[in-house]
Amino acid sequence: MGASIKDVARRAGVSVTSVSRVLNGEKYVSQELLDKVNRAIEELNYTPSHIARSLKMQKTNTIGIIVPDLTSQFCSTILSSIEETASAQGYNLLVGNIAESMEKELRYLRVFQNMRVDGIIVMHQKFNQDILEFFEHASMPILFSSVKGPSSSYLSVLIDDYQAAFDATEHLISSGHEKIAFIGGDLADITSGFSRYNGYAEAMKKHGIEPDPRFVKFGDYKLPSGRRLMKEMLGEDEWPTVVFAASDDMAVGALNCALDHGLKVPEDMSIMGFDGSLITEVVRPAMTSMQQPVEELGKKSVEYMHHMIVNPEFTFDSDIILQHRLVERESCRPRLAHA
Amino acid sequence: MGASIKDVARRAGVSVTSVSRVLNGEKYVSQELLDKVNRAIEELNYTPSHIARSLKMQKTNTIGIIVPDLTSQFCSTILSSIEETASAQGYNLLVGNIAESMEKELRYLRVFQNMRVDGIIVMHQKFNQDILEFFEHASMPILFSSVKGPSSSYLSVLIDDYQAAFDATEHLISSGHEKIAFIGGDLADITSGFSRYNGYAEAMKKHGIEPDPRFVKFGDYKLPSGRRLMKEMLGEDEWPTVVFAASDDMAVGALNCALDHGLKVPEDMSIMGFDGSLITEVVRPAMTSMQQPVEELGKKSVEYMHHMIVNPEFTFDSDIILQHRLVERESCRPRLAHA
DNA sequence: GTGAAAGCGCTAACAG
DNA sequence: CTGTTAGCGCTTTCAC
Repeated sequence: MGASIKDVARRAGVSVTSVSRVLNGEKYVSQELLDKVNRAIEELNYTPSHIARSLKMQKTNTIGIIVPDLTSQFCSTILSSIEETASAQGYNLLVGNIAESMEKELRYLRVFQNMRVDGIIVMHQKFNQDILEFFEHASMPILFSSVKGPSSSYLSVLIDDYQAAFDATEHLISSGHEKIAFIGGDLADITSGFSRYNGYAEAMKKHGIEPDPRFVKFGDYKLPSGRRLMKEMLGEDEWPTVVFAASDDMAVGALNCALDHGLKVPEDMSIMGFDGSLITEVVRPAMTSMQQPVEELGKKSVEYMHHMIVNPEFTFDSDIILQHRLVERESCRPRLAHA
Repeated sequence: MGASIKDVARRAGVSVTSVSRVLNGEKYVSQELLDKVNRAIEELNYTPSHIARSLKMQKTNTIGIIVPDLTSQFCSTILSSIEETASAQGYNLLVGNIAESMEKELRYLRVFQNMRVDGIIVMHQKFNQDILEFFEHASMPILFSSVKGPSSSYLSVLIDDYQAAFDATEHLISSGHEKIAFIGGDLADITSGFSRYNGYAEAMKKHGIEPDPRFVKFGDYKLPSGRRLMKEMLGEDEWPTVVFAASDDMAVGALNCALDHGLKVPEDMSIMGFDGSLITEVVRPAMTSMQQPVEELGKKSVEYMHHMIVNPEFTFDSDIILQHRLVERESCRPRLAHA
């Protein structure tokens, strides 16, 4: 349909080589040739085919990205940040939203492979055998962003989730709380499920506090599960003084539930979230949260990915750990020692 | 680097044609040949090159999509819905987040053109001359989703924004409000700026109510602008009884501001949003909003896009208008006639 | 400075 | 049923 480099060459009365040369801004071309070619390009409304070029160069300038759930604010924010640096580095983004389905994840991985993307960024953390095998055999670099990869042979860019949850819990303890509830994710998720729970549990242990099993529950990171789990807790005859959730969405769900039950937050109960997504600033009371450096997460992910693409020999001996930061807002309040 | 179809052919001791045939699941292949080829594929860990195939077929099975702002919940939800149907139809998504920059939009459009995507879905509504020219000369179908395209030669899938805003305003009026404030978007945006404002204005006019200029303001659809504009209003010596915002984010910003000023919503003032994104269910009080059928918007957009791709002759004589729906929650309350 | 020609990995006549 | 071959649109030696 559209004009090809051949058409341009013919029209300009030069060889395709020359056209290619001006297309790629090479030096040794005469002004005259340059003008002729540019005129022909203009007249034919020609645009070079990235496809043909990719085939020849064995390079697509495209990064595939596996997103667990586009509707999650945390994911879309990080995606936005990834897009920003990727675009600045000249990469295009092929996105696969897998809606928590490993089948779909595998399908997208295969598509990315077929598409010969230059690299794959994975934001998902639950793998099955097929997926692991794919990673194993993949012919392009794979990097895990905001989650831990399945082994140390893959580079991960993320925070120390264990430490972050530990710090958060310890903060709560040091401000006088003891009855600290925990709403976690799936323990099969190393990063946001297991590590965060573990951080909570170890901090409790360190301070000699036995977590009350009635107040340790697990959801799916999404808002409704926070609401549901909070409701269960409020059904008990005793309540925690603070609820620490492993995602902001669950924390907000818990908050909504508490509010709808007529509780005052933080007067009657404190709530703390995890991730630091936008929603924490939007709800009232604004949500205290253990914040991930989303911008940096996206930026570093793409930078390292680029590095791995350009330099296939690149080896690393540790993950890239970014700093977490507790952002205190209104949903948490110290518990008075004598209360 | 990886094996090519030639390698497979050699290994299996057959011709490349035969390999191509089993790859594409054609009928007339003997069981024996099929087995040989499959074994070779397995052994070489071969995956077909989508690139080469695209070049040959002049079809990429890829749709490019221009997103105004990934961090907006409305956008990412619609993107998610688009992804879902696209993936079901066998299309992959190349996403360009343009962060409200027309320059970046143009860059992405050109990239999409070079990449020879099969079609482009645009969710942005502000165009300059270069962009319009691009649309004009583009060699692939272009469809506008949730916004109105620049002319009737492009297909748009969207709600009737004018009517929706009109209905919303009339609903407010019929429940006793007269001092109805309006927080709009940029009037240069036909769809969500101008049309919604116009719907508001016409409904007021129809009922003989003169909008108070102090209570008609324009922001950028984002939360902070709603907050800021609400603050300005609260600085006046008289207040509206209800604020109607042209986006949920601005409505929530207004809500936050009102709450932070000690107002009770909806007792002291009602607030209504537009879009019906998730956030409306999350804030307290939950936000009444004029809802767009997001799922359907995404689904229909891809379906029509597919149709246009498959059938280049496809013509249409009108846009695809989907139904809006007012979802009443707690942030709005009728105004008593005698108050 | 410029051009001819080979080839990236695949599909599709066409021939057998 | 199976194989030969000519491109798809580009880059890149290697000559001139």
